[in-house]
Amino acid sequence: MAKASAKPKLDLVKRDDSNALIPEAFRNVLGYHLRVAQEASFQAFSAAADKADLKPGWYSILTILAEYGELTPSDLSRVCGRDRSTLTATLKGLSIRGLIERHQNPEDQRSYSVRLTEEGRKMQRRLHAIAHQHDQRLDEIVGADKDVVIAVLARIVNALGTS
Amino acid sequence: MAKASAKPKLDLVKRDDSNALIPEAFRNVLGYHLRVAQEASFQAFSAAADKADLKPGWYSILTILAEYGELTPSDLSRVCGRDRSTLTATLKGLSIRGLIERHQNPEDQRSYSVRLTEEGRKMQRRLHAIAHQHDQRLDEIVGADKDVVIAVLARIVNALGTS
DNA sequence: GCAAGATAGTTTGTCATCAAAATATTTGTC
DNA sequence: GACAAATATTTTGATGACAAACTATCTTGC
Repeated sequence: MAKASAKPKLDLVKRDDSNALIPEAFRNVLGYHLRVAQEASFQAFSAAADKADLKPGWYSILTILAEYGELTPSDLSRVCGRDRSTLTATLKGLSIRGLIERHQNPEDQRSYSVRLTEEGRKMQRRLHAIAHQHDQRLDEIVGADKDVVIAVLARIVNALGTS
Repeated sequence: MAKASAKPKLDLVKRDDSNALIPEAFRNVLGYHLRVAQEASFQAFSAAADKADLKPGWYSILTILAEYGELTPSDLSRVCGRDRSTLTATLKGLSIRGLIERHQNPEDQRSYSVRLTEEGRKMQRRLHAIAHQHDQRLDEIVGADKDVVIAVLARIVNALGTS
């Protein structure tokens, strides 16, 4: 039978019409757009990494280690802005796959530091190539507004206390 | 690259110095700032909701229902931009707590729709008050750039294909 | 009218995130 | 020197996200 009669059924408009689907209540809400944009961006990066059989979640850690050389999990957590407990599993994975080495701190039995292995450095470069491509795509989309947007985002982070 | 001495130890600068801790490699990367800002924003909202003993995850669903009246889980998923499977648990929780009602579709045994109960409407208003406060805080931080930023974020979502 | 395929919803498995509790070790106080 | 407090890491448990596989039902093609 015809379903047309009974149900309103929400004639959901396709996506090509910009913000066709955004609920009225959210249209002017920064937090909403922030969330949606960040998820779209992450998904795009994730898809690109997956296609190359790489773990998107490794990128930031490997890159920070490439820049800082050697860090404890705690310092790494502060630099990348994640809770320490979040890193445990990832570091274990990276270690198992030989991408990082752990070095016990001889002066403190509780603590160790991690650094990239040669393999890890290679992996970082491969992920960086993908990330760079992704960010160029974002740059194209954002165009001249990039600096303003970055400044605003940084302001948000600072004002809300990094948390 | 002399890491020779005992304590490299990263003298991590405190947060009050804007972007003191941002790794060089990310400083000009939009995706990074997007992620960090979104997480800070979500954390702030989450904390405010928690303080009032409310679930932050309920807000978007309740608000969409308040606006659209009655939706199937699939339509709800399209409107809020989450995968259908993501909604299952939340809808169950909302239903158990009496905030939404499920109505079987008499024309399609597979399908049902959900709508707010009076309790749900009250909860939506309570959460909305918190969300509104949060967004005003964001507005203050962002100031005159708000429209530009929202336009840019929407552009990102559209260009990256929502997904 | 029936088999094949599409669609609605749920389940399961993976991952990332946080916070709070648990462990182990170091530091500081008396 | 012993005991309390702080610190480094891991564990556990809750959320929320996705994708892929699964069940049930509806629609289509022939």
